Amino acid sequence: MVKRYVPAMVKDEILIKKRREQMVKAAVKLFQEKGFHRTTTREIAKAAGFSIGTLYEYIESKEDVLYLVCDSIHDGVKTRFTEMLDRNLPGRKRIEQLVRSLIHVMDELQDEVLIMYQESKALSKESLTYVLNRDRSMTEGIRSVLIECREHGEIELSDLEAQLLAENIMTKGYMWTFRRWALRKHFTLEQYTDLQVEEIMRSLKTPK
Amino acid sequence: MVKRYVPAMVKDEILIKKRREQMVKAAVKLFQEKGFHRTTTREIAKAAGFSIGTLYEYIESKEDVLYLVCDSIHDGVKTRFTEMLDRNLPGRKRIEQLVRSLIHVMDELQDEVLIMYQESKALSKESLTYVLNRDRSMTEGIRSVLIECREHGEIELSDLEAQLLAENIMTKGYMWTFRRWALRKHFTLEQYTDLQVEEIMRSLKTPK
Amino acid sequence: MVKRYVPAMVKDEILIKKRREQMVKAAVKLFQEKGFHRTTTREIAKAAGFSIGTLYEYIESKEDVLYLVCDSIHDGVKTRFTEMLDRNLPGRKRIEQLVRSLIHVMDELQDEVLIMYQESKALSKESLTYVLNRDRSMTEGIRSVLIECREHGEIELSDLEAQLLAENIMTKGYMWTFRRWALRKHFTLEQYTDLQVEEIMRSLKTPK
Amino acid sequence: MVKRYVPAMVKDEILIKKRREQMVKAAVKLFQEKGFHRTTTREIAKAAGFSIGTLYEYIESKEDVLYLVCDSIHDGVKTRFTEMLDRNLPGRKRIEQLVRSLIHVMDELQDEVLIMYQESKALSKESLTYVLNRDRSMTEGIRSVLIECREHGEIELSDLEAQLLAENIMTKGYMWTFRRWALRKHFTLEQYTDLQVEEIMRSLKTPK
DNA sequence: GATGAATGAGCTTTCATTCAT
DNA sequence: AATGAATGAAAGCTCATTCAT
Repeated sequence: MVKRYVPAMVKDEILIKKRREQMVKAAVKLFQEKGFHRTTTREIAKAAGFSIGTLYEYIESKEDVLYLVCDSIHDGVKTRFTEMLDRNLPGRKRIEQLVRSLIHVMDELQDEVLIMYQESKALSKESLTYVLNRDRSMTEGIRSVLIECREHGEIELSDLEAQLLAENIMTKGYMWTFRRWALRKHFTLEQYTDLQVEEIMRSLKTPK
Repeated sequence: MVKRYVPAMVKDEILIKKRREQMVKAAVKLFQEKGFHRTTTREIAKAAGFSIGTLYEYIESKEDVLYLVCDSIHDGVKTRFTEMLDRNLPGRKRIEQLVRSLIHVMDELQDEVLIMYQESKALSKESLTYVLNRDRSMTEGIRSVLIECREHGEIELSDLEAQLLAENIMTKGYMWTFRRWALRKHFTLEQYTDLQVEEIMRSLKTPK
Repeated sequence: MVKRYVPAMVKDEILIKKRREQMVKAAVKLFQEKGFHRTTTREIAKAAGFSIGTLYEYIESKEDVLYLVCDSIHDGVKTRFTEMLDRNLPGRKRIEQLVRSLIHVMDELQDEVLIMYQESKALSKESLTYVLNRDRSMTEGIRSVLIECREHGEIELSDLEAQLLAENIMTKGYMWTFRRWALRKHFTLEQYTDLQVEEIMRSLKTPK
Repeated sequence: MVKRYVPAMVKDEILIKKRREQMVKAAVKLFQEKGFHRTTTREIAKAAGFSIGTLYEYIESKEDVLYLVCDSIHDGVKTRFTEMLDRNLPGRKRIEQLVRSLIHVMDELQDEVLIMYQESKALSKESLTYVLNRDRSMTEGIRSVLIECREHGEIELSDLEAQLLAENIMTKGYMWTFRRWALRKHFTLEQYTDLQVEEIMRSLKTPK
C-alpha cells in the first residue's frame, strides 16, 4: 500500500478523516511558522479546535502528525499536478507541459512543499520510506512520459538518461521552493519557468 | 565580514580554534546520526572530549554549535572545490571541470553537506544570513566563470541565463547529497557526473 | 487593579486557587528555612504535594511563586488587621488600637512578614510595584485615621506630620519582625507594644 | 573579637588589605545593581581588576565577599557617625544631634546600607552574628548617650524605655533607606530629619 | 468520544570553585 | 602571587504523553 496505516482510538472512519484534516491544516500553518520541533502538540490541538486529549484519540505520537502532514501535502501536489496534465498533447509539448505544470504546482504549494522537504528527516525510518516512495512514484510518472516520447520517436535518450532527466525535472520543481531565497532575487516565476523549459528542450537529443 | 562573530569566555585564540574544531568534529558526527534537535549539548561536549562546562566556555548557546558546524562545512567545500579548479583550462572544458569538481566535492562531503542542508533552518535569522551568503558567494563564483566563457566567445548566454545555469549547477551538486536515496539506486558517482556534464554541455548555446 | 494577573495553563479557576494555596503554603515554609534563592522549584512542588510539571501549570516562572507568596501574606496581614479594628472607638483610643493591632498582627505573622520584607527585592520591577502599592495602601489607611482624628479635634498635626506618623507606625510594626533578633532580647510582645504606644501618645500634640 | 577572621592564601597582610578593598569596592557597586545572588564571582574579580583565581587567593567563598562588604559598610557608617558627634553638646541637644547625624550618615551611605540590610540574610549564621553584633554595638552607643542624659537629669526614662528609644532611633535611620520608595515621595531629607527629631523631642519626658 | 490536569524525564545553561602553569 | 581554563552539580523550565472523569 502507498500509505502508512496510522492507528486511532476512535472507530468512526468519517470522524477520523474529518479530525485529521483539521489537525493537518492546523499543523501545516504552525510548522510553517515555527518548524516541527518548535511546535507543541498542545498548539496543534488548540489550533485544530480540540483538546490535547482528543488529538491523541486520532494519532499515536507527534510524529504521526508530521507523517499525516507530509502525506496530505503529497496528495495536494499529486492531485494538482495530475489535473494540469493533458495527455493528448503532441510529443515534446508534453515534456514542456510537464515541467511547467510541476513548477507551477510547486509555486502554489511552496510553503507546504518546503515543510515536507525540511521536516521529513524528523520522521521515523518507516514513515520516511512511505514519503520517499510517493516522491519516487511521481518521478516514475515523469520518467514514463519521457519513455513514451522516446517510443514515439520524438526524442532520443537511454534508459539511464531518462531516469536522470526525470530526477532533474523533479529537482527543478523542488528548487523553486527550497532555493527561493536565491532565485526570487533574480527571477519571476515566469522567467524561471521559461528558462528552465528552454534549457531542458535544448538538452534533448533528436533521433536521426 | 563573511563570518559571524561567536563570543567565547576563554581568551586564548589558539585554544578557541582548537576546542571549536574538536566540538565541530564531534557535533558533525552526532548531527549526522540523530539530527541537531535530538543531539544534546552534553553529548556534544562528551564526544568532543570535555565537560559541558567547558563547552559553554567556547560558545554561548547550542545554536552556536550548529553555526560553527555549518561554517566549517562551508569552509571544507569551498577549499576543496577551489583546489580542484584549474584556471588555465580552455573554454568549455572549464565549465565541465566546474561541474565535475563540484559533484566530486559534494560526494566527498556528502554527510556534512546534508547536515548543513537539513539543519540550517534551525539557525537564527542572523546566523542563517551568514550561511546563505556563503552559498551565494559560491554560486557567484560559478556564474563569473560562465560570464568569462561568454566574454571569450565560447558560449552564448544572457545574464539571466548565466545566473540560472549557476544555480542549476549548484543544485546538481547538492542534489547528489539530498536525493541520494533515489540517485544511488540508479547511478554510480561516475555515471551521475558524466550524464549531468553531458546534459549541461548539450544545453549550452554556441555563438554564431 | 490591586493584584497582578498571574497566567496559568489550567483553566479551572477553583483548581487554580486551590493549587496556588498549596504552593504558597509550601513555599512560605521553605522560604522561611532557606530563603527564596536557595529554594528550588522542585522542592516547592514536592512540598506542595505535586510534581514539577504541575507546578508550572499554575505559574510561569519561579518569580511568580514569590509574588503569590507576597500577595498572600499581604492578604493575611490586611485581613487580620482590618478585623481587629473597631471603628467606633473614641479619638485617641483609635490610634492606640491601631498601633496595638498592627504590632499584634505583625507578631502573629512575623515569619511571613519577614519573608516578604527580605525577599521582595528578588521580584521583577513590575511585581514589586504591586507589592509596594499594597504596603502604601495600608499606610494610607493609617494616615486617614489620623486625619479623621484631627478633623474631630482630638489631635493637632500637619498633613506632613500625619504622613510621617503613619510611616512611623508602619515601621514600628515591621521592626518587631525584622529587628526581632535585638528586640526579643529586651522586650516581651506586651512590653514592646505598651512602650511604643506610650511613646506615640506622648508625642501627639493636643489642640488648644 | 568584633570582626570575623577571613582566611587568605596570601601571606602579605598589606596586600590582603589592598586587594580586599578593591574587591569590596567592586562588589558594592555590583550588589547595588544586581543583588548578591545575581552577581557572579567572575564579575567581582573582573570589576576589581584581577582574575578569578586571584579573587580566591584572598577569600574562601563568595559569601566571604558579602561578609567583607557588610563589614566595610559598617566601618563606614560607624566612622562617619562618630566623626559627626560632638560630645560636648548640652543634654537634649546631644540627642537631637545623635538623630540628625544618624539620618545624615544613612542618607550619605543609603545604597551601601540597603545592600547590608537586604543581603545580610544570605550570610552564614556565623557571619551574620558578627554583622548583627556591630549593629548592636551601635545601638548600645546610642543607648549609653540616653542613659548619660538621664544621669545628668536632662530627661526621665526607664532602662527599658532607653533601650527602646535607642532601637527606635536606629530604625528611624535605617527606614530612610529601606522605605525610601515611600518617604522620598513626601519628604526631603531636611523635612524628614526635622520632623523625626521633633517627634522624638516631644516624646521625651522631663524630670520633675 | 472528548476533556484537560497531571506527570517527570530530559533539556539547556549557569557559576562557584579548583588547580596546573 | 597571579592566572584563567576546566569542571560538573544543580537549577529553571518544557512538553509529549497518559488517564480518570
